This record gives sequence, structure tokens and C-alpha cells, in this order.
Amino acid sequence: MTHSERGRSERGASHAPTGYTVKDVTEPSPGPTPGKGEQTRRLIVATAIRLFAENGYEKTTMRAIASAAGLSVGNAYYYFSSKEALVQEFYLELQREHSAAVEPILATGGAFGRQLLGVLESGMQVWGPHHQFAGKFIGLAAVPGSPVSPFSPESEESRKISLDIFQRLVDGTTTKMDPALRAELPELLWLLQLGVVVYWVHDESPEQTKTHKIIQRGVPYLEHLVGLSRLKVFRPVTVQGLALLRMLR
Amino acid sequence: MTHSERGRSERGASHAPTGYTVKDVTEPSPGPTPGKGEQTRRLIVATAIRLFAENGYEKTTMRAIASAAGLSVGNAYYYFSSKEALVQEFYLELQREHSAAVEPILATGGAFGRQLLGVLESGMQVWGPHHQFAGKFIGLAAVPGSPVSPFSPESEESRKISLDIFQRLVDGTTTKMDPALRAELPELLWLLQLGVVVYWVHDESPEQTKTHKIIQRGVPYLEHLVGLSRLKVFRPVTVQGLALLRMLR
DNA sequence: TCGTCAAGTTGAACGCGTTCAAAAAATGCG
DNA sequence: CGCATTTTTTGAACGCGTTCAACTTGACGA
Repeated sequence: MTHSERGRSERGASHAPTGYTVKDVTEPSPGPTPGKGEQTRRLIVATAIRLFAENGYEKTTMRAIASAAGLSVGNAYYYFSSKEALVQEFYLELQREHSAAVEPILATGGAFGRQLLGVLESGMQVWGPHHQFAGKFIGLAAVPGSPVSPFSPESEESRKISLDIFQRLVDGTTTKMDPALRAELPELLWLLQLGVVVYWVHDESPEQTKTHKIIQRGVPYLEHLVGLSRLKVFRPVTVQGLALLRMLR
Repeated sequence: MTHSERGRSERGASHAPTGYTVKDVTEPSPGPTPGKGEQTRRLIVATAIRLFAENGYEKTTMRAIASAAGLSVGNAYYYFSSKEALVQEFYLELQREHSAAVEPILATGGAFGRQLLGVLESGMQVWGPHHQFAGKFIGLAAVPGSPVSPFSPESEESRKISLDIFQRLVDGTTTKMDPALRAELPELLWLLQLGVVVYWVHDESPEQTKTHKIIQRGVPYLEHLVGLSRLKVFRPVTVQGLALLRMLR
């Protein structure tokens, strides 16, 4: 792990394909001129995503991706430094899907609990078909220094998308709470989501029913706690807890 | 992942080496008669542990283990179904070391916070030299269905050792708390430890100073919360939180 | 148009974890 | 002991992710 590029998962050795920002693969026409390299790149991403979704992580070998896209393995590695980088693309795709699904919920506004429940449930809906894939993914993401780690620089875009959802949720909620808590709540929810994901991934109950039930009980509980933060009795506990949270950074 | 053995990490296909319970590699004489197979098995474990500690996870290839032990790769696979199974042995070794280090702390008894701090700190001391290895390990352990997953049946022994430490800690502590909380506290601490480990593994500050600081602030905070559980105002929050915790199982 | 250089592409090769048919060694029985 | 059976050991082979020297294609100024 000794590459120092920022924010993108490709490498391109010393010579990189045309730089650009990640955008929808199916966008109509604008954006950077789709040169030959760009075309190949998109083909690889699209093929990889399709195969990951169809056949899962392990069956989707680099050779399978390359041959399905009609090119050589080496060529795929010219655009992506590793299989993990392609996994990251798949992850981003699902995250954009989640982002879109969550849009109406956040736009409507409303109580904290209702919104959080919506965000978590729609996340499970988007990821549901890929539960097994997620199990392998989490194994990659848990390794420090991996590009797909939620703490890696390569995951900055992912992190931003995710944090943004919670930021908007908190900004838009009418639920009253300690202002100090409100300031930290987006990040706290992001961490909570990490925990939920870990639980969900290990949840082998049919349709991940256990996870559903837990967030349905847990979210109102959390909403209750958030409300309590305004009470004088809970003030010291809240303040100290937040101080601890800030230490994690 | 289609083997259904209980509690051990080896396989042995249809024919398994002499069954026995995992014991100290360096014990004097008793235990199951050390037949040829048993000797080979121990040699492999000892060699693997040594190489993991000396050269880390990736450099310790199955070929390296086999050749260092003076036998063939296939032979290693006769006793251990995978490299992960050998990693598990290394993990168990460190856990026994931790268990021993923690003994005097638990024997002394004392306040909850003091004991918990001792347990966590000594864990970091034992694992400190293997911080990088732990990073790879957590990647394996995070994958559902992996034998080294903390939730796997193969990890039952590990889990028991760990839970036992927290059970004794809670049983031995003089700190007053809600009895309902006391009943669930060992498992809660076990989960907390999982979180600490994840943070520690990703903590790249020198000597993992950040993790040290956080547990030094976090443990007293937790002790405070535990104490608060006896107050009437905190009762509903405690009770509901515990109900939620029980749902996780 | 041609030549030059960068961009893009190839496929063989490497080391890895893992498998397995076959050989060797140990064991048990008449 | 002689022989059949089981346990243990071997090493070649497989498919995987990844690397890289060599080749082809495209872009562009002279």
C-alpha cells in the first residue's frame, strides 16, 4: 500500500488516464470528453459491477471481469490498481443509490426518529440483495490501510456522501436537543451506522429480520435519549460523552 | 465453509488425528499421549506462531511454515484446514497470555474502573508487539462465517476465555449498580472490548497513545454511568437499554 | 506524410493458498 | 513374521490476484 493518490481508486502507474470526477456512468452527454481510455474505464467498471451483483465477490475474478469486458487482465490493472479498487466502485454505486433513495425522506423533514429509521431501512433495502457480498466487503474494509476502509483517504468521497446524509438529517429535524449534541450528532450517527452494518452483515436471520427489529426498537430509544439531553440531570453525562467522542478523532 | 466440527480449528477430513482438548504446548508430561501425529501438530503450531510473531501475517506463507518446520505444505494442511486455522492458534496463544496477565488484577479485586482499566491495558500490552498482525487478523475476523470470527462456533473457546474475564471482573467488583445491569454487564463489556479493539487496530499514533488516552478517560466515564444506573431517574433508560442489548443475541 | 513519443493493451509469469492422487510409514491382526 | 488397513506425508498442480516487459495504437508537430 504505497500509492499516494487522492480520492480516487485507480492508479494508472506513472501515466494516468484523463483525470475527472466520478459521475454517473449513464449520463447523457456532457462531462469530460470520453476519450478511448475513459470508455475502457467505464466498460470495466460497468462489467465489474454487473458481475459482482450477479455472481458475488469470489466468483467475480479479475480474469472473469476482463474476459466479460472483452479485454486482457493487464488492461484492467492499467485502470484499477487492484480488485479492491473495483469493489470500491461497486460500493460507490450502491451508496449513490442509497443517497437517491433517501432524498425524499430528507426532503420531507419531520421527527428525528422517523427520518433515521427511513435512512437505515432504505440502506438495508439497497444492500439487501448483496448481503453476502457485504460480508466479504467488510472483511476488506476492516483492514487498516485498505483503500476501502471507511477511514482511508481513498474513501473520502464515500464518507462525505454518508456523513452528508446524516448532516442533512440532523439539520432538518425538528426534534429538540442539546445544541452541543446536535453539533456532534451527524458523526455519532455515522459511527452508529457502522455498528448497525456490522450487525446486519452477521445477521443470518431470514431477510435480516433481527436487524430490522432492532433498529425499530433502537431508533425510538435513541430518539428518546437525544430528547433527554436537554434535561439538566443528563447534562453532565451528555457533555462528558461528547468530549469522549471528540477524542476519537 | 462447509465443515461442521465443533470447537476446533483443524479438520482432518474424514480421518482426524487423535482427538483432545487444546492445552499448553509446553506442558510437562500429562495429557493425551503425544503420538506421532500430535507431535507434528504441535510442531506446526509452534512454528507458525513463531513466524507470525517474527515476520507478520503476509510474509508467513504456508510454504514458509512448512519448510521452517521441515515438512511439506500438504502435511500442514493435513492438520489444519487453512491458514486461518493457524492464525486462530496464534490468537489463542495471545489470549492465554492475556488471561494470565489479568489474573493478579482480578484476584486483587477492587473498584470496577480500576479493574477494567487493568484488563484493557494489559490486553494492549500483550497485543502491542503484534499491532500490524492484528490489522490483518481483524480483516479475517470481520468476515461472517470465518472460523476466526468472534461469533463463529470455532471461536467458542476464545469467546469463553474472554467472557470469563469480564464475568469475574463484574462478580468481583464492589461497585454498586442496578442488578439488572450487573447481569448483562459482562457481555456488554465484551462488546465494548470489540469496539476498543477496532479503534486500537486503526490507531496509528505512536504506541497507540490515542487508544490509551481514550480508555483512560472512557473507563471512568463508564464507571460513572454504571453507578448512575442505581438512580431512579436513570432507571427507565437503563432498563430499555438492556432490553435492546438482549435483542442483539 | 512521416516520425516520434505517449497512451493503451497484451499475455506470460510469479507467488500465494489450497487440493489431491499417490507413496510411505505406522499399526494391528492371523 | 507377513499382510491388510489405516494414518501420515509428499509434491505436483490449480486458480487466484498481481506484475511487467514488450507490443500496438493514436496523437501531433515538422
